[in-house]
Order: sequence, then structure tokens, then C-alpha cells
Amino acid sequence: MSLPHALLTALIERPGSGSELAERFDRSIGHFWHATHQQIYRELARLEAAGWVQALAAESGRGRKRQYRILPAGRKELRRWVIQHEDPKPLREELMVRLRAEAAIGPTGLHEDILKRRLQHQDKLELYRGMEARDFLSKPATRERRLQHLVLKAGILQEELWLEIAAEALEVLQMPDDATARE
Amino acid sequence: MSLPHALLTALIERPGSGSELAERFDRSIGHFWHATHQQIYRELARLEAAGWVQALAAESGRGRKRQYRILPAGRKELRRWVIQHEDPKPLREELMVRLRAEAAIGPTGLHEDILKRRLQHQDKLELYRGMEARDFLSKPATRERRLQHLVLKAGILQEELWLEIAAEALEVLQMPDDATARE
DNA sequence: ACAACCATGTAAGTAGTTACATGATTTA
DNA sequence: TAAATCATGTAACTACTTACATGGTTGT
Repeated sequence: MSLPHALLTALIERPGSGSELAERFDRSIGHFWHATHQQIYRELARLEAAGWVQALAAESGRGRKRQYRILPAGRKELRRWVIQHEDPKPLREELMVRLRAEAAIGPTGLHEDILKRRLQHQDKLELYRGMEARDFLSKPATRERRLQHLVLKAGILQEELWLEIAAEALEVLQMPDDATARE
Repeated sequence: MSLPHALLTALIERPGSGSELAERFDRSIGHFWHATHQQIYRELARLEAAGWVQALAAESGRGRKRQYRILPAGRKELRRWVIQHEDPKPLREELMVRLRAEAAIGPTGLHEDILKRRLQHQDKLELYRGMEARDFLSKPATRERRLQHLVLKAGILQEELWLEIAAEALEVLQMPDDATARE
């Protein structure tokens, strides 16, 4: 589970409150490790209990902003975690299941769904390309920035991949059920 | 959640018991929607309760093989589900979090981990390419088979994508911490 | 001072994971 | 007939999701 360490990373980059972190997640790390604000609040509480982060001021809970910053123990934990090997988690791609199902039961209306998906992937690709132009292509490439850029590029390649798959899916789905075509 | 419908699809392709399905999952659909045998047994029980599948013979539970087949209601449910639109689930890629963390705290030993990962992706790519040659490239391309092939191709493209990312990651990670390089 | 919104939090439910248990079947 | 293995199942736990609630703050 990466959420605690994603939060530690975000807090190194800049201290912040739960809501600020939630917002920053939506704009950057969240594209690669999504989290809702409830997850974030819960996890911040755990990180504090573990002694990895510290909340400043405003000690009473509800309604008051709690500013967190990372502690040395948190940096140490993050360093420990980064070099831990984890096997890549197997894919979980619902669309693949739908395509197999379509293959099994014959023409449905999956076509429509894929058109919608394609739009979403196009939007995201545009968003990522904008981020790339703004944050990376025009600035000197330090080691840190190249790593961040690499993460973004992985996202861009993903979106391009799905656009490719969607295009081919649309082509295959319009085949008549009994046709035998050369690929 | 796709597991029940992945199982229904597998049962259309061929009836089978829980353990057989688990094995078949490991070889095909499971590459895109992983499930443990416990999940599969639980889900088969639910599918039976819903009236979507039926277990033949051997009525007592433990130890005895229970052969399942899909019922008409199950086919109907599958058809209903296939055309339901679902937004693509956001990525959850632990390696991306690690790379961001590395960017934040400076050189660690992430290098090693990525070398291991690269091997795993190479293995999987080889496996997929073998499946492709055996099951698709040498057979006539019906609509059904083209759809199944497409799913496999998506997996191949994924693995190739990760090999690309890994290669660039290794390059960037070996940069000295204070260097400013042209990309 | 009232409404709208913001920041934090609680609660309940689902999916998935890990460890283990038990009844049948096969094999030495 | 005992041991190993197979097929199914139970239990406990964690991460995640969704809906909602409460206390502050801001604007009219």
C-alpha cells in the first residue's frame, strides 16, 4: 500500500493540511495513486500516531485546519520503503473483461462505451501534455525534475496506449458476427 | 466489480468447477483480472444464489468437485453488464509513487528494484507473445478471436510500455544528484 | 445572524488478501 | 492404510468507497 508514502512524499515537497493535500493529489500524484479525502485524513492520523508527521497548532479536531509537516522518522521510513521490492500488481482492467465477454456472447452495444472512453483518454492526454509543457519542457532538467517528468511520461504513454486499443476495438467490434477477416 | 462477469464469461466458454476456473484464470483472463481461488469460490456461491449459474451433481460441499454451468439468466445478466458504461479506474501504480519519492529524497537504491521489475516484464512479454503465436497468429481471425486477440495485444503493449519506462528510469537514476542535463 | 461553504471526521459496506481448516481422492 | 494432494470452504483483516455529520469560517 502506497498511500502513506505518497503522503510523506507530498509533505516533503511542501507541508500542508489534509484538504490541501487532497487538492494537490488531484493535480499530481493522484493521477498515479488516487485517494479520496477520507482516506487522506485517516492516513494522516495514522502517520501522526506513528510519529512520522507532526500537526502544528490548532489542536482541536473538527473544522479547524491542521497543518502537517514531516518528521525525521518519516523521512527515514520513506527511505526504507522506496528500496523495498514489490512485485508489480496484476492488471485489473474492466474493459478487458467486457471485451472477452463480448467475444463470448456476440455483438452487444459495447461500441458506445468505447467511444465515451476514448474521449476521456483524449482529455487526460491533453491534460498531461499541458502539464508536461508547463512544468518540464521549458525548465532545466535536474535529476529531480527528470524523475518527476518520467512519471508524467508514463501517464502519457498509458493514455496513448488506451487510445490505440480503443481505435482497434472500434474496428473489430463493427465486424459482422460471422465474418472471417484477415488481420 | 468485474469478477462475477469474468466468471460468467469463462463459464460460457466452457463449464467447469471452481478449481478448474481458478486454473484457467491463471492462464488467460486472470492476466487482466486477477482472482484468488477463495474469491472464485465465494463468487460462484453468489452466482448460484442469484440464479445465474447452476452446480451439477455432487451436492455436498467440502472436498467434492462441483461442476458449474451458466444459466439463461446468467447470459442475460452478462449481456446487460457488458454495455454498462464505467469510467476507467484511475491508475494505481506503486512504482510511480516510488519514483516521486526518490525524486524528493535523492538517490536511494531503487535501481535494483527496477532491474528486477524489468526481468518480470520481459518474462511476461515473452509469455504473451508465445500465447499470441500459438492461439492467434496461426488461426483464422473470426470476430470472436480478433476480440480475444485484442485483449492479449493490450497486455503486450502494457508490458512493452513498462520496459520502456524501466529503461528510462535506469538512465535517469544513475544521474548524479546535482547534475543538470539536457533531455 | 443567517446562509453558504470549507475542513475534518464518523459509519457502514464491499472487494480483496492471507492464513488456515476440513472432507475427498490419489498414491506409495 | 497412511501420507500426500486436491477441492472446497471459513475467518480475520486491510484498503477502499460512499454517504453523511459536525464544527469553523466567510460573505451578505
